[in-house]
Amino acid sequence: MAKNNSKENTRERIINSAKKLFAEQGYQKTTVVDISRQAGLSEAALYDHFQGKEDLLLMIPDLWVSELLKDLDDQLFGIKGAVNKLRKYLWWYMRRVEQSPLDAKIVYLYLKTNANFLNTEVYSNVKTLYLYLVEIFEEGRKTGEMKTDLNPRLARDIFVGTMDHIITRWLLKDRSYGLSDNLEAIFELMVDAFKANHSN
Amino acid sequence: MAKNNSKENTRERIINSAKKLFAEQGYQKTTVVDISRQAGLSEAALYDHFQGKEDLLLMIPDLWVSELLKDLDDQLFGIKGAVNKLRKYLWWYMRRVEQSPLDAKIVYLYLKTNANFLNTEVYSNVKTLYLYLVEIFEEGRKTGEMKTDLNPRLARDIFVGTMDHIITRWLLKDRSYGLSDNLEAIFELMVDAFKANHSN
DNA sequence: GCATAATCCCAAATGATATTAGGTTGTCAA
DNA sequence: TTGACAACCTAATATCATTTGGGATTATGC
Repeated sequence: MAKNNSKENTRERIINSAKKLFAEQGYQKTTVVDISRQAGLSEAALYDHFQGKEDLLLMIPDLWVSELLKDLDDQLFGIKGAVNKLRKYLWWYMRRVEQSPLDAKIVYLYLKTNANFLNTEVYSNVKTLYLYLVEIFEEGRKTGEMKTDLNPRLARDIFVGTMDHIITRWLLKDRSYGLSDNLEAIFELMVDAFKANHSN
Repeated sequence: MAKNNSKENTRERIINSAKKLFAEQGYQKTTVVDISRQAGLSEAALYDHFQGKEDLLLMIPDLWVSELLKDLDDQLFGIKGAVNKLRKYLWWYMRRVEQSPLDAKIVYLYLKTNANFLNTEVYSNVKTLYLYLVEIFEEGRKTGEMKTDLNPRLARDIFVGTMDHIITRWLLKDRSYGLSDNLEAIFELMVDAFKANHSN
Protein backbone atom coordinates (compact mmCIF):
# COMPACT_ATOMS: atom_id res chain seq x y z
CA MET A 1 0.00 0.00 0.00
CA ALA A 2 1.14 3.48 -0.77
CA LYS A 3 -0.02 4.69 2.59
CA ASN A 4 1.89 2.17 4.58
CA ASN A 5 4.90 2.74 2.44
CA SER A 6 4.80 6.48 3.04
CA LYS A 7 4.44 5.86 6.73
CA GLU A 8 7.49 3.64 6.74
CA ASN A 9 9.30 6.22 4.71
CA THR A 10 8.52 8.94 7.18
CA ARG A 11 9.53 6.80 10.13
CA GLU A 12 12.80 6.07 8.46
CA ARG A 13 13.34 9.71 7.60
CA ILE A 14 12.79 10.69 11.20
CA ILE A 15 15.12 7.99 12.49
CA ASN A 16 17.86 9.00 10.10
CA SER A 17 17.49 12.65 10.96
CA ALA A 18 17.64 11.90 14.66
CA LYS A 19 20.61 9.59 14.21
CA LYS A 20 22.53 12.22 12.34
CA LEU A 21 21.76 14.99 14.79
CA PHE A 22 22.28 12.96 17.95
CA ALA A 23 25.64 11.79 16.70
CA GLU A 24 26.67 15.26 15.54
CA GLN A 25 25.49 17.44 18.39
CA GLY A 26 24.76 14.99 21.16
CA TYR A 27 21.44 13.88 22.53
CA GLN A 28 20.85 16.79 24.85
CA LYS A 29 21.72 19.54 22.45
CA THR A 30 19.50 18.17 19.74
CA THR A 31 15.96 19.51 19.94
CA VAL A 32 12.81 17.89 18.70
CA VAL A 33 12.35 20.85 16.38
CA ASP A 34 15.77 20.15 14.89
CA ILE A 35 14.82 16.58 14.20
CA SER A 36 11.43 17.33 12.71
CA ARG A 37 12.79 20.14 10.54
CA GLN A 38 15.48 17.86 9.24
CA ALA A 39 12.84 15.28 8.43
CA GLY A 40 10.61 17.91 6.81
CA LEU A 41 7.84 17.65 9.35
CA SER A 42 6.23 19.52 12.18
CA GLU A 43 7.05 18.54 15.73
CA ALA A 44 3.55 17.26 16.31
CA ALA A 45 3.77 14.89 13.37
CA LEU A 46 6.84 13.34 14.91
CA TYR A 47 4.82 12.43 17.95
CA ASP A 48 2.43 10.47 15.75
CA HIS A 49 5.32 8.18 14.89
CA PHE A 50 7.29 8.04 18.11
CA GLN A 51 6.45 8.42 21.75
CA GLY A 52 9.04 11.11 22.22
CA LYS A 53 12.67 12.03 22.13
CA GLU A 54 13.85 9.30 24.44
CA ASP A 55 11.87 6.65 22.63
CA LEU A 56 13.56 7.80 19.46
CA LEU A 57 16.99 7.44 21.04
CA LEU A 58 16.30 3.89 22.09
CA MET A 59 14.83 3.01 18.69
CA ILE A 60 17.85 3.93 16.63
CA PRO A 61 20.38 1.32 17.67
CA ASP A 62 17.71 -1.31 17.89
CA LEU A 63 17.78 -1.76 14.15
CA TRP A 64 21.55 -1.71 13.92
CA VAL A 65 22.21 -4.26 16.62
CA SER A 66 19.55 -6.57 15.20
CA GLU A 67 21.32 -6.48 11.87
CA LEU A 68 24.64 -7.25 13.52
CA LEU A 69 23.11 -10.22 15.23
CA LYS A 70 21.68 -11.50 11.98
CA ASP A 71 25.02 -11.15 10.21
CA LEU A 72 27.19 -12.77 12.84
CA ASP A 73 26.25 -16.39 12.18
CA ASP A 74 27.09 -15.97 8.53
CA GLN A 75 30.42 -14.42 9.28
CA LEU A 76 31.61 -17.13 11.62
CA PHE A 77 30.26 -19.97 9.49
CA GLY A 78 32.94 -22.21 8.09
CA ILE A 79 35.79 -20.89 10.16
CA LYS A 80 37.82 -23.52 11.88
CA GLY A 81 39.39 -23.11 15.29
CA ALA A 82 38.54 -20.88 18.24
CA VAL A 83 41.41 -18.47 17.67
CA ASN A 84 40.47 -17.99 14.05
CA LYS A 85 36.85 -17.40 14.99
CA LEU A 86 37.91 -14.91 17.58
CA ARG A 87 40.05 -13.03 15.08
CA LYS A 88 37.20 -12.95 12.61
CA TYR A 89 34.85 -11.70 15.29
CA LEU A 90 37.15 -8.84 16.16
CA TRP A 91 37.75 -7.69 12.59
CA TRP A 92 34.13 -8.11 11.64
CA TYR A 93 32.85 -6.11 14.57
CA MET A 94 35.36 -3.31 14.17
CA ARG A 95 34.50 -3.05 10.52
CA ARG A 96 30.82 -2.84 11.24
CA VAL A 97 31.46 -0.08 13.76
CA GLU A 98 33.58 1.76 11.23
CA GLN A 99 30.81 1.44 8.67
CA SER A 100 28.09 2.71 11.01
CA PRO A 101 29.78 5.26 13.20
CA LEU A 102 26.56 7.12 13.94
CA ASP A 103 24.85 4.05 15.31
CA ALA A 104 27.98 3.13 17.19
CA LYS A 105 28.23 6.55 18.74
CA ILE A 106 24.69 6.38 19.99
CA VAL A 107 25.15 2.91 21.41
CA TYR A 108 28.48 3.61 23.03
CA LEU A 109 28.03 7.14 24.27
CA TYR A 110 24.37 7.82 24.80
CA LEU A 111 22.64 4.54 25.36
CA LYS A 112 24.52 3.33 28.39
CA THR A 113 23.64 6.43 30.33
CA ASN A 114 19.98 5.78 29.83
CA ALA A 115 18.22 4.34 32.83
CA ASN A 116 16.05 2.14 30.64
CA PHE A 117 18.91 0.61 28.71
CA LEU A 118 18.84 -2.65 30.62
CA ASN A 119 15.19 -3.18 29.72
CA THR A 120 15.83 -2.58 26.07
CA GLU A 121 15.72 -4.96 23.15
CA VAL A 122 19.16 -3.62 22.26
CA TYR A 123 20.61 -4.78 25.54
CA SER A 124 19.30 -8.26 25.06
CA ASN A 125 20.74 -8.38 21.54
CA VAL A 126 24.10 -7.14 22.77
CA LYS A 127 24.12 -9.89 25.35
CA THR A 128 23.53 -12.40 22.59
CA LEU A 129 26.40 -10.94 20.59
CA TYR A 130 28.64 -11.46 23.59
CA LEU A 131 27.34 -14.96 24.12
CA TYR A 132 28.98 -16.00 20.89
CA LEU A 133 32.29 -15.04 22.42
CA VAL A 134 31.69 -17.19 25.46
CA GLU A 135 30.93 -20.08 23.14
CA ILE A 136 34.11 -19.51 21.19
CA PHE A 137 36.13 -19.55 24.38
CA GLU A 138 34.39 -22.69 25.51
CA GLU A 139 35.20 -24.35 22.23
CA GLY A 140 38.82 -23.30 22.55
CA ARG A 141 38.98 -24.71 26.03
CA LYS A 142 37.49 -28.02 25.01
CA THR A 143 39.67 -28.53 21.97
CA GLY A 144 42.77 -27.67 23.93
CA GLU A 145 43.52 -24.77 21.64
CA MET A 146 43.12 -22.53 24.66
CA LYS A 147 43.93 -23.04 28.32
CA THR A 148 42.05 -25.96 29.75
CA ASP A 149 41.18 -23.99 32.84
CA LEU A 150 40.12 -20.87 30.95
CA ASN A 151 37.08 -19.16 32.40
CA PRO A 152 35.11 -18.19 29.30
CA ARG A 153 33.26 -15.33 30.94
CA LEU A 154 36.41 -13.72 32.22
CA ALA A 155 38.01 -14.12 28.83
CA ARG A 156 34.97 -12.46 27.31
CA ASP A 157 35.33 -9.57 29.76
CA ILE A 158 38.86 -8.97 28.61
CA PHE A 159 37.96 -9.24 24.97
CA VAL A 160 34.85 -7.10 25.07
CA GLY A 161 36.40 -4.59 27.42
CA THR A 162 39.35 -4.07 25.14
CA MET A 163 37.16 -3.71 22.06
CA ASP A 164 34.83 -1.27 23.78
CA HIS A 165 37.70 0.78 25.05
CA ILE A 166 39.27 1.12 21.63
CA ILE A 167 35.95 1.96 20.06
CA THR A 168 35.00 4.52 22.68
CA ARG A 169 38.28 6.34 22.34
CA TRP A 170 37.96 6.34 18.58
CA LEU A 171 34.48 7.83 18.83
CA LEU A 172 35.51 10.45 21.36
CA LYS A 173 38.43 11.47 19.16
CA ASP A 174 36.01 12.01 16.32
CA ARG A 175 37.25 9.04 14.31
CA SER A 176 40.38 10.92 13.36
CA TYR A 177 42.31 7.72 12.67
CA GLY A 178 41.64 4.23 11.46
CA LEU A 179 39.81 2.08 13.96
CA SER A 180 41.65 -1.03 12.86
CA ASP A 181 45.14 0.38 13.28
CA ASN A 182 47.15 -2.00 15.48
CA LEU A 183 44.25 -4.39 15.57
CA GLU A 184 46.26 -7.47 14.73
CA ALA A 185 48.91 -6.57 17.27
CA ILE A 186 46.39 -6.12 20.03
CA PHE A 187 44.69 -9.33 19.01
CA GLU A 188 47.91 -11.27 19.29
CA LEU A 189 48.54 -9.78 22.68
CA MET A 190 45.11 -10.69 23.98
CA VAL A 191 45.23 -14.17 22.58
CA ASP A 192 48.31 -14.91 24.61
CA ALA A 193 46.11 -14.56 27.65
CA PHE A 194 43.79 -17.26 26.35
CA LYS A 195 45.96 -19.69 24.44
CA ALA A 196 47.32 -22.86 25.89
CA ASN A 197 50.97 -22.54 26.73
CA HIS A 198 52.52 -24.61 23.97
CA SER A 199 55.89 -24.84 25.56
CA ASN A 200 54.63 -26.55 28.70
CA MET B 1 36.94 33.45 57.96
CA ALA B 2 33.39 32.52 58.70
CA LYS B 3 32.18 33.85 55.38
CA ASN B 4 34.60 31.94 53.28
CA ASN B 5 33.92 28.88 55.32
CA SER B 6 30.18 29.15 54.83
CA LYS B 7 30.66 29.66 51.14
CA GLU B 8 32.78 26.56 50.90
CA ASN B 9 30.21 24.74 52.94
CA THR B 10 27.43 25.72 50.61
CA ARG B 11 29.42 24.77 47.56
CA GLU B 12 30.09 21.39 49.05
CA ARG B 13 26.46 20.93 50.01
CA ILE B 14 25.40 21.67 46.47
CA ILE B 15 27.98 19.33 45.01
CA ASN B 16 26.98 16.52 47.31
CA SER B 17 23.31 17.02 46.57
CA ALA B 18 23.96 17.00 42.85
CA LYS B 19 26.20 13.95 43.11
CA LYS B 20 23.56 12.03 44.98
CA LEU B 21 20.75 12.98 42.64
CA PHE B 22 22.68 12.53 39.41
CA ALA B 23 23.80 9.09 40.50
CA GLU B 24 20.33 8.10 41.70
CA GLN B 25 18.12 9.47 38.95
CA GLY B 26 20.53 10.25 36.16
CA TYR B 27 21.68 13.60 34.90
CA GLN B 28 18.75 14.35 32.67
CA LYS B 29 16.02 13.45 35.09
CA THR B 30 17.52 15.53 37.86
CA THR B 31 16.27 19.12 37.84
CA VAL B 32 18.01 22.17 39.16
CA VAL B 33 15.13 22.61 41.59
CA ASP B 34 15.77 19.11 42.92
CA ILE B 35 19.38 19.94 43.56
CA SER B 36 18.77 23.28 45.21
CA ARG B 37 15.98 21.89 47.39
CA GLN B 38 18.22 19.08 48.52
CA ALA B 39 20.89 21.61 49.36
CA GLY B 40 18.37 23.84 51.15
CA LEU B 41 18.70 26.72 48.71
CA SER B 42 16.80 28.50 46.02
CA GLU B 43 17.61 27.80 42.40
CA ALA B 44 18.95 31.29 41.92
CA ALA B 45 21.41 30.90 44.78
CA LEU B 46 22.83 27.85 43.09
CA TYR B 47 23.71 29.98 40.11
CA ASP B 48 25.85 32.19 42.32
CA HIS B 49 28.03 29.21 43.03
CA PHE B 50 28.02 27.38 39.73
CA GLN B 51 27.56 28.36 36.15
CA GLY B 52 24.78 25.88 35.66
CA LYS B 53 23.75 22.27 35.60
CA GLU B 54 26.39 21.11 33.17
CA ASP B 55 29.14 22.96 34.98
CA LEU B 56 28.04 21.16 38.11
CA LEU B 57 28.26 17.80 36.38
CA LEU B 58 31.79 18.46 35.24
CA MET B 59 32.82 19.76 38.67
CA ILE B 60 31.86 16.67 40.63
CA PRO B 61 34.37 14.11 39.39
CA ASP B 62 37.06 16.73 39.20
CA LEU B 63 37.67 16.49 42.91
CA TRP B 64 37.52 12.73 42.98
CA VAL B 65 39.94 12.12 40.15
CA SER B 66 42.37 14.66 41.58
CA GLU B 67 42.36 12.75 44.83
CA LEU B 68 42.98 9.50 43.04
CA LEU B 69 45.92 11.00 41.28
CA LYS B 70 47.37 12.27 44.52
CA ASP B 71 46.99 8.88 46.16
CA LEU B 72 48.46 6.78 43.40
CA ASP B 73 52.13 7.61 43.95
CA ASP B 74 51.83 6.62 47.57
CA GLN B 75 50.16 3.37 46.75
CA LEU B 76 52.76 2.22 44.27
CA PHE B 77 55.71 3.41 46.32
CA GLY B 78 57.92 0.64 47.54
CA ILE B 79 56.44 -2.10 45.40
CA LYS B 80 58.98 -4.12 43.51
CA GLY B 81 58.35 -5.56 40.08
CA ALA B 82 56.06 -4.54 37.26
CA VAL B 83 53.59 -7.34 37.80
CA ASN B 84 53.28 -6.55 41.47
CA LYS B 85 52.76 -2.89 40.70
CA LEU B 86 50.13 -3.79 38.17
CA ARG B 87 48.29 -5.96 40.64
CA LYS B 88 48.39 -3.22 43.22
CA TYR B 89 47.08 -0.74 40.68
CA LEU B 90 44.13 -2.94 39.85
CA TRP B 91 43.12 -3.65 43.42
CA TRP B 92 43.67 -0.09 44.52
CA TYR B 93 41.57 1.35 41.71
CA MET B 94 38.74 -1.08 42.11
CA ARG B 95 38.63 -0.36 45.81
CA ARG B 96 38.49 3.36 45.23
CA VAL B 97 35.63 2.87 42.81
CA GLU B 98 33.81 0.70 45.31
CA GLN B 99 34.30 3.36 47.96
CA SER B 100 33.01 6.19 45.79
CA PRO B 101 30.33 4.67 43.63
CA LEU B 102 28.53 7.95 43.08
CA ASP B 103 31.60 9.63 41.67
CA ALA B 104 32.38 6.56 39.63
CA LYS B 105 28.89 6.45 38.20
CA ILE B 106 29.11 10.02 37.07
CA VAL B 107 32.53 9.54 35.51
CA TYR B 108 31.67 6.29 33.79
CA LEU B 109 28.11 6.88 32.71
CA TYR B 110 27.51 10.58 32.34
CA LEU B 111 30.82 12.25 31.73
CA LYS B 112 31.88 10.46 28.59
CA THR B 113 28.75 11.50 26.79
CA ASN B 114 29.51 15.13 27.42
CA ALA B 115 30.88 16.98 24.45
CA ASN B 116 33.22 18.99 26.64
CA PHE B 117 34.72 16.02 28.40
CA LEU B 118 37.89 16.08 26.36
CA ASN B 119 38.58 19.68 27.40
CA THR B 120 38.09 18.90 31.04
CA GLU B 121 40.58 18.83 33.86
CA VAL B 122 39.18 15.40 34.67
CA TYR B 123 40.18 14.06 31.30
CA SER B 124 43.72 15.25 31.68
CA ASN B 125 43.91 13.67 35.12
CA VAL B 126 42.53 10.41 33.83
CA LYS B 127 45.18 10.42 31.14
CA THR B 128 47.83 10.84 33.83
CA LEU B 129 46.35 7.93 35.76
CA TYR B 130 46.71 5.80 32.65
CA LEU B 131 50.22 7.03 32.03
CA TYR B 132 51.33 5.23 35.16
CA LEU B 133 50.24 2.02 33.54
CA VAL B 134 52.28 2.69 30.45
CA GLU B 135 55.28 3.29 32.67
CA ILE B 136 54.70 0.06 34.53
CA PHE B 137 54.56 -1.83 31.27
CA GLU B 138 57.71 -0.14 30.08
CA GLU B 139 59.48 -1.12 33.25
CA GLY B 140 58.31 -4.69 32.83
CA ARG B 141 59.57 -4.75 29.29
CA LYS B 142 62.96 -3.38 30.24
CA THR B 143 63.55 -5.69 33.17
CA GLY B 144 62.52 -8.70 31.13
CA GLU B 145 59.69 -9.45 33.51
CA MET B 146 57.36 -8.88 30.60
CA LYS B 147 57.67 -9.56 26.89
CA THR B 148 60.61 -7.70 25.43
CA ASP B 149 58.53 -6.66 22.43
CA LEU B 150 55.52 -5.61 24.50
CA ASN B 151 53.84 -2.47 23.23
CA PRO B 152 53.05 -0.61 26.45
CA ARG B 153 50.19 1.37 24.97
CA LEU B 154 48.43 -1.67 23.65
CA ALA B 155 48.93 -3.42 26.96
CA ARG B 156 47.40 -0.41 28.64
CA ASP B 157 44.41 -0.58 26.31
CA ILE B 158 43.75 -4.15 27.35
CA PHE B 159 44.20 -3.40 31.01
CA VAL B 160 42.13 -0.23 31.10
CA GLY B 161 39.49 -1.62 28.79
CA THR B 162 38.99 -4.65 30.98
CA MET B 163 38.80 -2.58 34.15
CA ASP B 164 36.36 -0.14 32.62
CA HIS B 165 34.17 -2.90 31.33
CA ILE B 166 33.93 -4.60 34.69
CA ILE B 167 33.23 -1.32 36.42
CA THR B 168 30.61 -0.19 33.93
CA ARG B 169 28.70 -3.45 34.22
CA TRP B 170 28.86 -3.27 37.98
CA LEU B 171 27.46 0.25 37.93
CA LEU B 172 24.72 -0.62 35.46
CA LYS B 173 23.68 -3.58 37.59
CA ASP B 174 23.32 -1.27 40.56
CA ARG B 175 26.33 -2.67 42.37
CA SER B 176 24.41 -5.78 43.27
CA TYR B 177 27.57 -7.81 43.77
CA GLY B 178 31.14 -7.30 44.88
CA LEU B 179 33.24 -5.42 42.37
CA SER B 180 36.34 -7.38 43.28
CA ASP B 181 34.83 -10.82 42.78
CA ASN B 182 37.06 -12.79 40.41
CA LEU B 183 39.53 -9.95 40.34
CA GLU B 184 42.59 -12.05 40.99
CA ALA B 185 41.52 -14.58 38.37
CA ILE B 186 41.03 -11.94 35.74
CA PHE B 187 44.32 -10.36 36.69
CA GLU B 188 46.19 -13.62 36.23
CA LEU B 189 44.54 -14.08 32.87
CA MET B 190 45.48 -10.62 31.66
CA VAL B 191 49.02 -10.86 32.92
CA ASP B 192 49.60 -13.90 30.74
CA ALA B 193 49.20 -11.57 27.81
CA PHE B 194 52.00 -9.37 29.09
CA LYS B 195 54.44 -11.68 30.81
CA ALA B 196 57.53 -13.04 29.20
CA ASN B 197 57.12 -16.66 28.25
CA HIS B 198 59.30 -18.32 30.84
CA SER B 199 59.45 -21.62 29.10
CA ASN B 200 61.06 -20.24 25.97
C1' DG C 1 30.92 54.57 64.05
C1' DC C 2 29.45 55.12 59.40
C1' DA C 3 29.32 54.67 54.57
C1' DT C 4 30.42 51.59 50.98
C1' DA C 5 31.10 47.47 48.91
C1' DA C 6 30.84 42.65 48.71
C1' DT C 7 28.57 38.29 49.76
C1' DC C 8 24.78 35.27 49.95
C1' DC C 9 20.45 34.53 49.23
C1' DC C 10 15.46 34.84 47.38
C1' DA C 11 10.83 35.52 44.63
C1' DA C 12 9.46 36.22 40.43
C1' DA C 13 10.32 36.74 35.50
C1' DT C 14 12.05 34.88 31.06
C1' DG C 15 13.18 31.69 27.50
C1' DA C 16 13.88 27.43 25.54
C1' DT C 17 12.03 23.21 24.47
C1' DA C 18 9.33 18.76 25.11
C1' DT C 19 4.72 17.37 24.74
C1' DT C 20 -0.39 17.66 23.87
C1' DA C 21 -4.96 19.35 21.99
C1' DG C 22 -7.70 20.01 18.44
C1' DG C 23 -8.40 20.69 13.67
C1' DT C 24 -7.61 20.05 8.44
C1' DT C 25 -6.88 17.45 4.49
C1' DG C 26 -6.69 13.52 1.66
C1' DT C 27 -7.49 8.55 0.92
C1' DC C 28 -10.09 4.54 0.71
C1' DA C 29 -13.55 0.96 1.59
C1' DA C 30 -18.47 0.04 1.95
C1' DT D 1 -21.31 9.62 -1.01
C1' DT D 2 -19.90 9.07 3.36
C1' DG D 3 -17.62 7.72 7.36
C1' DA D 4 -13.39 6.28 9.27
C1' DC D 5 -8.80 6.75 9.55
C1' DA D 6 -4.08 8.21 8.54
C1' DA D 7 -0.86 11.86 8.29
C1' DC D 8 -0.09 16.15 8.99
C1' DC D 9 -0.57 20.93 10.77
C1' DT D 10 -1.02 25.31 14.04
C1' DA D 11 -1.35 26.73 18.39
C1' DA D 12 -1.50 25.81 23.09
C1' DT D 13 0.53 23.93 27.47
C1' DA D 14 4.04 22.13 30.66
C1' DT D 15 8.42 21.65 32.26
C1' DC D 16 12.47 23.09 33.27
C1' DA D 17 17.14 25.97 32.98
C1' DT D 18 18.62 30.38 33.47
C1' DT D 19 18.30 35.62 34.52
C1' DT D 20 16.70 39.76 36.72
C1' DG D 21 16.44 42.70 40.24
C1' DG D 22 16.53 43.20 44.50
C1' DG D 23 16.99 42.28 50.17
C1' DA D 24 19.57 41.13 54.00
C1' DT D 25 23.88 40.38 56.26
C1' DT D 26 28.69 40.83 56.74
C1' DA D 27 33.27 42.68 55.96
C1' DT D 28 36.27 46.96 54.78
C1' DG D 29 38.00 51.55 54.48
C1' DC D 30 37.73 56.09 56.43
